[in-house]
Amino acid sequence: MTLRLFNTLTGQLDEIVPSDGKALRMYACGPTVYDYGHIGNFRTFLQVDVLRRYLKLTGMRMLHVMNITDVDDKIIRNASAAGVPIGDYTPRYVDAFFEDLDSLRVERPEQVARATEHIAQMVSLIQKLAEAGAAYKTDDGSWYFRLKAFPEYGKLSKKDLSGMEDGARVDVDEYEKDSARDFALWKAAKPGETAWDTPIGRGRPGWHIECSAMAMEYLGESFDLHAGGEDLMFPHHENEIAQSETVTHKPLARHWMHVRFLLVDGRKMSKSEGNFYTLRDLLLKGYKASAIRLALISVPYRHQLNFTFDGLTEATNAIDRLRTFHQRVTKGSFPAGSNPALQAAAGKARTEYMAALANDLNTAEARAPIFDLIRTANTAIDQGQFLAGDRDAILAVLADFDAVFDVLEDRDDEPTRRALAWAEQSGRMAEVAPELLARQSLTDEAIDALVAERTLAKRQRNFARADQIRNELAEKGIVLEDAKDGVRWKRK
RNA sequence: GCACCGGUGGCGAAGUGGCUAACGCGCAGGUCUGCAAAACCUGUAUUCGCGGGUUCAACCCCCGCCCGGUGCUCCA
Repeated sequence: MTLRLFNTLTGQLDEIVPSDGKALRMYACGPTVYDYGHIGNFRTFLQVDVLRRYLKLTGMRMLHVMNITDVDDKIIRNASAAGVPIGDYTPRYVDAFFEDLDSLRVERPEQVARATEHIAQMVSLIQKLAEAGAAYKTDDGSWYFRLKAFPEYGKLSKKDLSGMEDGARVDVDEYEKDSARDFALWKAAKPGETAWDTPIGRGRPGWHIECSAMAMEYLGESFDLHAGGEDLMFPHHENEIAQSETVTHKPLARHWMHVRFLLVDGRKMSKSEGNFYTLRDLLLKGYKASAIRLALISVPYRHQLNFTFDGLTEATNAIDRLRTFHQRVTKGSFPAGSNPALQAAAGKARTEYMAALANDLNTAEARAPIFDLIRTANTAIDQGQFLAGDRDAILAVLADFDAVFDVLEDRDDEPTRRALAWAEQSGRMAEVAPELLARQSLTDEAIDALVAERTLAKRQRNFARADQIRNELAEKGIVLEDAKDGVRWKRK
């Protein structure tokens, strides 16, 4: 089913199809690596992940490029505060970023592009802009984009800047921009700052130019889809369009997708508000990576998501239900045959699921038929009407669900252990929730041993001892389930 | 100030001009169980911020108001 996705440029739902008939060429703005990523960053990356996973599920191939901004003012500021060159400062955060993406099971783009490795392409683009009369150099050696050279400026964010002329501009000061709204393409080197010697002078790139240069390098002058957080719409994406289209006279991207910001406890997340969380903060509080993933993708990307700890608990419990059912179907043994009612229910669930996602990636709506199917199938199992031939039909629907949501398999231990190791190594153990330490204090083997002891005690009808073991485990966040075919346990 | 988005049950959150207002979580009762857990069943909004209007019919369309959020500057 063809995805209909809201296009910021046209203001309507447009179909997503590869213009070359082969792979969807997509550019998504990546991180600026000056610190650890926060959950707001990851909501955007997760929603882009939902997009690409859904498209792949429909059989589309992807050519997805993501930039890494590894030179900018904040990086220079932080690196200089740390007393190291930026080349020594950023790798740690690049690594951390990819580690966090792994924790959240965000797929890697086909191509990752670092700003510092594409200086030549940026310089070349600035030269072309200069030839076109759209770029000019100021006396300090910086280059600016002349906004007047691009009359369509504002078409993405629907801003009409025509009324915002600078008024009486006194004679052009050679040290200043022609117009207040002109933006930097290239910043002249200041003493001690990282800089490149190039044909247009010694300096470093402005922020916007990297995306134009790298997008065109890997995707061509015009490509299918450009995505990013809503804040990037203006001025970043608007500037990208201006820089690129002034040179190519072609639309940079046909389709623009913007992910809305999240709120935390109903307010904008900010360090000064005290509601600022990195992924690592949450893992150290004991929340599972899968729950964070589900919480951040369950509200459709165009809606404001209010992030709360209650919401994470909700997601944790929802995942529990999904996984319990998945295990039940996978491991259970059922009578031969197949149940037409269940087959039909599976088919209906899959159709509704795919249709919901095709409708502007409505993840909230897409969950509903999956949970409906779970209830139907659970009822059938309880009544002995779930037959062996139904297993594959149900599992196939779950597989499609998981192709996008990716929370069914319990892979939560690794991110948590990684976060703990990081906390230890960076002296943050004080931030670790005691419950988490308790939960991680027992190895799988130790738990299995206790469970075996309890099973024996139960067989001997020594329920006091059996309950004692169960309570001990419960205190450490281990929950037991006595099923017909044995005991299951899980870390809460 | 200008612009945009949203206000649906205890919480989160879909949704449509007319069918019982999805789904998840939570809570209460029941079935099952040594007791639990899991699972299932039943109940949890006669009602969709407030006031008008259009319509045979509005939560969904229009107008006004109130509240919350966001953008207009670096920001995912």
